[in-house]
Amino acid sequence: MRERIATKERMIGAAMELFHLQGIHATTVDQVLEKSGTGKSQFYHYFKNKEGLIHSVLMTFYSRLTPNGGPVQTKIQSWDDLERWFQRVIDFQKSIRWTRSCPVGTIGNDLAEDQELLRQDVRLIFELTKKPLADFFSLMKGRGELPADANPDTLADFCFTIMQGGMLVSKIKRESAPFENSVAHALSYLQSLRRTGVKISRKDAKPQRV
Amino acid sequence: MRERIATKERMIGAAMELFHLQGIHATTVDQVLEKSGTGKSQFYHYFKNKEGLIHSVLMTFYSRLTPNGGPVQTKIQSWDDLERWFQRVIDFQKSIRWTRSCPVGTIGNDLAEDQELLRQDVRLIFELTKKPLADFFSLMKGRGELPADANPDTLADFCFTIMQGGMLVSKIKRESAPFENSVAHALSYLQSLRRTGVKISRKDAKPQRV
Amino acid sequence: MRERIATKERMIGAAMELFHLQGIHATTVDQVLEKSGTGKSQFYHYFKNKEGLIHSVLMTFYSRLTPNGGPVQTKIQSWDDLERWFQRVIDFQKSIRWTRSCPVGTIGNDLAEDQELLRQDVRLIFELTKKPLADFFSLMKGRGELPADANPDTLADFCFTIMQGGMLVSKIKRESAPFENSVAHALSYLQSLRRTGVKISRKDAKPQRV
Amino acid sequence: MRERIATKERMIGAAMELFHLQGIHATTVDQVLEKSGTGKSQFYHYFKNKEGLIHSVLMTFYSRLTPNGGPVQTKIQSWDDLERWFQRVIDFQKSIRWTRSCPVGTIGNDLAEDQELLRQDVRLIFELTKKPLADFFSLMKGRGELPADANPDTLADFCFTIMQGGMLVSKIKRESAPFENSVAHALSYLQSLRRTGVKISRKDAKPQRV
DNA sequence: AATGAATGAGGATTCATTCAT
DNA sequence: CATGAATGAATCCTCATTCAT
Repeated sequence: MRERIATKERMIGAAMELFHLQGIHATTVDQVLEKSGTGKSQFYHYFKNKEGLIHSVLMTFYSRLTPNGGPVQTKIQSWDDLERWFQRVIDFQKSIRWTRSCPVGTIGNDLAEDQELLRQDVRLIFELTKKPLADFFSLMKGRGELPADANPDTLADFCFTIMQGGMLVSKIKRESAPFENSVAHALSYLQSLRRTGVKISRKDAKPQRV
Repeated sequence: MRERIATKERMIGAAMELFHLQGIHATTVDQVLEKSGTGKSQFYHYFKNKEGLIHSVLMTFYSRLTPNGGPVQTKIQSWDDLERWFQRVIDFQKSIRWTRSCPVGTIGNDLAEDQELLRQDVRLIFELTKKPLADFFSLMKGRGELPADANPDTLADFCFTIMQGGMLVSKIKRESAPFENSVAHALSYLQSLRRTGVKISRKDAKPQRV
Repeated sequence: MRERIATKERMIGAAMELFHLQGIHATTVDQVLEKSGTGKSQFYHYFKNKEGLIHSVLMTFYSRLTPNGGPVQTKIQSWDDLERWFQRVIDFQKSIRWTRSCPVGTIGNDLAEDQELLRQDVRLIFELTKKPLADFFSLMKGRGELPADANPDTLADFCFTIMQGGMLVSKIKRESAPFENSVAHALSYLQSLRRTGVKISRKDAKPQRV
Repeated sequence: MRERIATKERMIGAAMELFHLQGIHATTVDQVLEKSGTGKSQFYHYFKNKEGLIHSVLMTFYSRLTPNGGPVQTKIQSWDDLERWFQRVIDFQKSIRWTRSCPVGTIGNDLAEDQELLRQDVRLIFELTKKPLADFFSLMKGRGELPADANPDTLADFCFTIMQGGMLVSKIKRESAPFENSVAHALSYLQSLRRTGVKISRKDAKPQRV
């Protein structure tokens, strides 16, 4: 029984890496099977089809981000934590020579128009990833370290966007600089909100939900 | 003669749209032919292979960004221009209901490890896209509207990253908010550099080339 | 299980015939599949690609020539055996109305400059085919039926060359005569080398038009 | 006018080389056009189709062998000439590192069952090639240097077969030895038939490994 | 559950040949 | 005669998925 589970996990793990590296279109079922050392039809025993595998991969990411989910979950509790949140990604990308972007964003970007269920999965993960950021900004706001009119959610969007864009650009450019420069400015901005107490009038910043 | 050229252009145009919408992997040569209304083997008359088509598509983007290249070229000469630069993209994405991300970034993201030539194409286009931004920040610095230690290049990286990340995230989420929020903060930051004259010490911001 | 193996063997058998008849270039994968009654992609389940099939075909020839390999293996132990070695080929070609040449030589002749692995396969088979000839001449030399300075290997080359040339020419001419005439002279020569002093009168060798 | 002819000749010349090197199947019309520097439809102006080109190529070989036809025609008038006839081919193959076999035999070997007209062309050329050999043996027989019952035609077949077989085998093996060994034995045999009583000692014939 | 053979649609590419100018 | 764009059938190969054991 334990081995069976391991089989499925092995396939998911292999797919995770391959999707991350190549995207879902360029990754074939056979590649996943070969990498995981499983036989051809084991696949269709555990997954309805390739989409099912993608779903499982996304669910694995999801569960890791969930409280008690796994080692990746994050809690940002200080400005240093925030910086580390960015730095960790930069360091990871550097370690793999900028060959990959965000594993989840990569999948999301590859989805076709009609794969709404999988897109929903990705959205969920994005939200979960954003949450520690929003929580942090809320916390800071509560503590008075951010102005009363600061919007934690839009600040989280800002950070998350920098992150996704930074990973994408550095993957394509195969260098850290654009990512690091962007993060530096982002942190500089966030710090400026903290230190200087610069008010963002709604007129200037108008970050808002549509 | 003119029609012949049109055939190739028609294929490139069709591919441009399809690549933008579906990515290069999900787009088949047949789809390009059908959309462009060309016969099967005309394709290989004009392009060496699918990669050749991608290259031609990228070169078309490139030439449009080049001075005298076409309608897309941009010159950012005021803070309002900068805001419009962002806004134009937001509006475009809104008009297509966030079904696509950056056409060039989409291609770049899909490239395999060994497609270094195409990646080089994408890099070139990225640089050309960044240039008006860097030029603008240089101009502002020259005018004293930005601090003397402001780095136009890293500021351009910052804007470009927001742009790429914003387009990616809004495509996946199928909504504008994250993109608009991020842009709002980015503009707020840039304005803050201008209005308040807040110095970014090298230590805090440390944007730098690797 | 047995049927599965049969599938691969069926494909190899079909390819063997088609290659022999048409050469490797004129034989398409589809023809092989149709003749063997196999589905389209079974082919790539069993063979890496068309070259893989050619390799398998050659290896099948190889194994048949190998001791315990199959029915084709030959042992030449007398001058009569030698004559039969030639005659068997002549009879075979006659039976198929000179529509084919040597199955292995045909493949070898079609190989492109860069197909060195396959050429190596063919060389191996050529060596294996030559071996019984060289062994025979060695044996005769040992028995004193050939002069002490006779070179068994070059004599084997001589026979093998006649064989290949004869098959080629008779295939092109669609008649036996040139082949038979050449073999008659070859045998005449070899007999003349015999030390028993048994002369082969011109009457015995009788090379003649059919 | 002169240029027009040159155009056709250029195509034939290019095809000749390519057919020799790759065979007719592996040679595409486009390759011929590229090598000859001619435009696409010039081809169909001068030749009915690819078969027409092959025919023209063969006719070119033919005319070269014809009296007054060109530089290749041969006249064998002495035993030394005969040896040179063989040696010239060996030297040629050596010069091209055994990458090709007989240009005409290569074409003939590639012909499909239904290309009887082309096969007839090849047969014609074979006959024309054999003729100097048969003529020579006739001459020798007339001079009394060959026995009265010697058959010049079958002796020519013997030489021609050795030639074709030798070229084929040396092309596949990428070495001269088998060809040279075979020719040495053939010459040894022919000399042994001489009535001058001049025996060729094994030393003279020296079939040997390279 | 496990194995891997079988299916068949589809995808990239080639190539002889025709057609319009 | 010359140019090269257009055609479409064929060819090699891939891949998600199903089936038999």
